[in-house]
Amino acid sequence: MPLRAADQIMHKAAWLYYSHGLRQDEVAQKLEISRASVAMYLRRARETGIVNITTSTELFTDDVLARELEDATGLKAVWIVPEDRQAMDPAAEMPVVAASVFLELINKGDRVGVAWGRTVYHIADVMPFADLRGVTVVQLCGNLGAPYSYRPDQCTTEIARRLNAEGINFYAPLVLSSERLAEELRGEPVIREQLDTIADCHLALYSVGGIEDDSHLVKCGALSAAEMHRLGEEGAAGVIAGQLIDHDGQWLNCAHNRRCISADLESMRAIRKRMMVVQEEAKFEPLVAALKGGFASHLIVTTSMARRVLERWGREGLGRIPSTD
Amino acid sequence: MPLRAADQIMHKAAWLYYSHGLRQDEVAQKLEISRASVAMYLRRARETGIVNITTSTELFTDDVLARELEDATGLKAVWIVPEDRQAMDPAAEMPVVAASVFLELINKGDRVGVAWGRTVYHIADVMPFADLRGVTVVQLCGNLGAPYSYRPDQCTTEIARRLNAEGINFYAPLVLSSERLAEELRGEPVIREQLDTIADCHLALYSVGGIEDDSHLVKCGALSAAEMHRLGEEGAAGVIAGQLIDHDGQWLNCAHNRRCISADLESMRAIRKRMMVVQEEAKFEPLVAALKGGFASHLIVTTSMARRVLERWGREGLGRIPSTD
DNA sequence: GGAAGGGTTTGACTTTTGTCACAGCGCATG
DNA sequence: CATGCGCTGTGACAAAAGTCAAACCCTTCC
Repeated sequence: MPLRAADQIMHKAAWLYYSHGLRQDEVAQKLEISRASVAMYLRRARETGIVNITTSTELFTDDVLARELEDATGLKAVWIVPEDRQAMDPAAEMPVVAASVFLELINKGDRVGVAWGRTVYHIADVMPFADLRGVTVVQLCGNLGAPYSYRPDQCTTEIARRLNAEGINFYAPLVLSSERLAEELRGEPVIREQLDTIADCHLALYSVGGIEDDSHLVKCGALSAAEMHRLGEEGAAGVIAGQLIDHDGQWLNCAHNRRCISADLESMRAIRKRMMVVQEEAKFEPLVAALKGGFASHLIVTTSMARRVLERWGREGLGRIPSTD
Repeated sequence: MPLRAADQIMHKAAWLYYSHGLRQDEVAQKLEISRASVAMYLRRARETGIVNITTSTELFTDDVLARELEDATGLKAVWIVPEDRQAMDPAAEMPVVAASVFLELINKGDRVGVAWGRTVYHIADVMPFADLRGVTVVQLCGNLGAPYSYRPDQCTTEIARRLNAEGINFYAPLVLSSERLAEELRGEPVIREQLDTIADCHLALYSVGGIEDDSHLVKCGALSAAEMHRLGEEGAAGVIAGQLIDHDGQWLNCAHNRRCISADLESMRAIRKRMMVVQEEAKFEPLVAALKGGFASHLIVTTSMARRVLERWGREGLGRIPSTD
């Protein structure tokens, strides 16, 4: 579809300003509009992704700790978000770093999977605008109404919107009340199809969930605190795309998992770039489980978390994690 | 290699300013330096490619003429540089468009070939700075000392420098005085090797040369005006990477070509994205020859040139050009 | 040891940009 | 055909960014 007249002017203004380096008043003169309008168009061009400003994330990979962690675990790349007071607050910094890394890892025409959770939503929230037509953003797990606004489909949609990419949502609930129904629904062509395309993703963005009483699954009502507690005793260590994994990162054969409609964990592992972002210190054990399970190839963590993982790897003599490459 | 202290500060400043949207004085305060220093670091960050600002080239593809030309010729994409007085001077605009398109077409890890000529040099001259480590820029043709400063190796080097990419130069002259010597030199392992990698390029950037008396090859002294004139009578229609092609875009079996050390034309055609940029109106016939020869998959031309090509294609009932895809 | 030379850093000043309240204009709607 | 609504455009002012000469390091070299 051809450009609308106003979009045409916006493109021209952006082009003259950013590519030719004219001043706003020169642009205004050339386009015969006021300088204020030029400023307005330029803002809009930035917010539409017509103009793209990206910053290298090298600052966060440039760290001996990152190198050590990569060497010890076999992760492809590690970004370390520092916690000293010279830096930004890590809670605010982590999503920004993650969003930048995400953009760095996307290639033209890629299919990317986006999972769910507070972390992912925060990343969506600071995702820069870009013009990535040709990219497809797919939702990795079923939907779950949340009391606050972090529904899986919202994460996908928001990211797709900002990237100007196509968003493909998953129109099924995350958990059903019976295994039979879940099984049947999984077999439905429209759902089946989407589940099947997940392994074709070039990049996945997710976090790992904890299994405490205040974990996301509990808060959203998918599981009661008591159930979660019991699952912990049965060996659950963390949550990946709504499903419980054990301490070795394997799918846990439990009622909840069997009733769950979400990316099958084998498909997730098959994705070449698995970008895992972990914010809270409390997610240490879940993270270790996820790493053992091979759910990450690219990792973004705080300094202290990186230290703890490195220490654990050394202490337990854990080797390099399985890689799909 | 870890970052130098000053680079670290530059990265931090760029990060806070561009990724977090702090003001320069806030950045200055955070980093405990003066605002003037922040401004200085930011400029440097832009000039180093740590910060990347790109503008969509959609403005130039959004044109019915571009669509028609793509459909008629089978070119993958066409960018049209307008000539109305509302726009910039096409002579200044074309290289800027070309540079942007070039950046748009490069992917991480690509090997890109760069040919030679005034046009290419102008493109290098306005190429934005970027941080494309992992990209390799290779020179597509042998060297030729020019009275002015457009030597093939300089084009390659300058582009590589701006992109922070690796530049691979070609240490051989473009034309030798005897066929025997050219043949022997082509057989030298170091040259052979470079010639062999050309077909592995993912992207090539070039223009097509004319065969008039004031053509580049003549001006640089590779051929005399008289020789060029004679070659024209023998069927030469244009110049690709220093070599003459006939009206169908085929390699011309002439003494000059046999004495030439440059990318073999089959290799050039094997490159998936062949980006051709043509500025001068006088290059119409050479362009048609180059198109027939399949030397372009992506084309950047002025409005009037696009019209002429389209008209010719229609008049002669020429089909879609051969494509390597 | 001291001078020269490279790069940083800064304060003070100028230029450029962002913003906002309000004016205009087209278009659908009652 | 008036009314109102959403969008685009503007002038004037405030805020932010760019610039430059001069000061200030270090390091090197005589």
